[in-house]
Amino acid sequence: MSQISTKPPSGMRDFLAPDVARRRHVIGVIARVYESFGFVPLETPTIENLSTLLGKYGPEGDQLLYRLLHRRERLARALEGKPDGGKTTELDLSDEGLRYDLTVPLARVVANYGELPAFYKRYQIQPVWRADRPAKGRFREFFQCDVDICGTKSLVADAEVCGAVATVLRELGFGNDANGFQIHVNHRELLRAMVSEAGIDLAMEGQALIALDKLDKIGADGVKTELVEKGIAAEAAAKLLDVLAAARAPGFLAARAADAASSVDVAKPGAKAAAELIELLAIVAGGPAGPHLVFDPTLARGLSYYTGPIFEITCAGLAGSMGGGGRYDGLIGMFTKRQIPAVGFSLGLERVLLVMEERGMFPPLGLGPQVLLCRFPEIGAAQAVAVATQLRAAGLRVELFADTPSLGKQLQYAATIGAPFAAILGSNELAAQSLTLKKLTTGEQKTLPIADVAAFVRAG
RNA sequence: GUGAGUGUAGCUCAGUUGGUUAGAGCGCCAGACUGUGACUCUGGAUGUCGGGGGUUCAAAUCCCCUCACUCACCCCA
Repeated sequence: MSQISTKPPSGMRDFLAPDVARRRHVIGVIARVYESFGFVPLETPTIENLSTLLGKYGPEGDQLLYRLLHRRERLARALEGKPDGGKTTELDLSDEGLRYDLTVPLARVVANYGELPAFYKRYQIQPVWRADRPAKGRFREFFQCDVDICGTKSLVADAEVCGAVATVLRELGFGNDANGFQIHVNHRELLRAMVSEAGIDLAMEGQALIALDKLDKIGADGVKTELVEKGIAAEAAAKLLDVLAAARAPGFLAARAADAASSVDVAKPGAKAAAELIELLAIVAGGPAGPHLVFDPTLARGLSYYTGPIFEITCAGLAGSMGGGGRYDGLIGMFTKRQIPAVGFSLGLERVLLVMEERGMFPPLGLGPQVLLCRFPEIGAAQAVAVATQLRAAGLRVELFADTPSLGKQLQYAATIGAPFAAILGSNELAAQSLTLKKLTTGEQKTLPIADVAAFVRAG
């Protein structure tokens, strides 16, 4: 098309009024629930330095970062090439990028403000950007709704972030048991132990975990094939699947944890992790996340900064996850000498909205004017403005029709925009300081004093 | 990144083996009805048929390229 495209860029969206109403509704619940858990809000810039962002997410993550090109002289200099004749690289052209998630900016903030509380609990609801290919429920600009607790290794913190997101989903109507949604939980160290037990090189850990994650989708044979394709010996692949099968058996965590208790040496790697998961499950049992938490030894997460328990929310009918999180005790330490442990959970706003949309979970959301004020040509604009002002002062949402075409057109417009009432202002009404209120859905109408209009409209 | 599909009016979509001036429904505009919308009736406006190139007497239709979007995979929230 030679005309300028009027669509937003790929993977990005405009939000018209009904979209905004639904998004605000969900964000409102999330913020309220997060605050009820004692989290305080944080907002950070859209743009971060690349030095902050790079190397935190793993190689795939770095690839998906949006980078901002240098401007003007600096760009020109970079394009000219280096004095020593070396090749110009990405890093010469840019040193800033759009934030990729909210966790890394949080880590930067915690490192930057020493005066924050020792146990800093913040929530953050802001857009993030990833240069991904869009798909159903996946966008290049999307909102994350994060809660994180910094400054403690206590599993109570892990349990609290799970409790917060579980409460959000329960309040939104996703259900109060595991049929509504599940929080899968696993442990990075446990995964690592299983991989190493199978005799797989730790360098291949990431690849192995990605394959493992698909066990439910492609089956044991499928995973094995994929592992071998990735260069892992067939024996090791088979061993890994055996280890995993054992991990799915009831009592696995308890057996593992017992090793930790009975042995001075680390007889079985992962024993401590198993003990932690048992403890976490026990703590969570007392809270809102209790019915939803399930141990899932196949759960792996792509982000490289996780160190302990990891989480992911799934629900029936959704391909990806509604949210995820985990413990990252080393991330903040990448920004400061202080090692500050932390754990967090992130809800994907669009994923939540997608499921709510498909299931028709939205309550009626008030939107647009309650009253369209119509007037006849003989009524001056200033008089109409005065009446509209009175109605607004009484608390109504009022739109004043700007022109004075036939009353029929004005009423038609009121119906088109979905206003429940039209208020008609003519010379009779003006003389009596009254308005004729017409209910658009039924056609009933009644003339009443301006002072009584607000109560009449509210009564429906 | 891989595979498949779809691009025709504001929206949802027809459009035959290539063949006059590209259609329908909804919506929009005007009127019947200038202090009353919805129902009805009458009339009206729409468009670079995604873009570019090619084949042909003739292309929305066939071929090539390109762009955009959708779905699945990959990965993720």
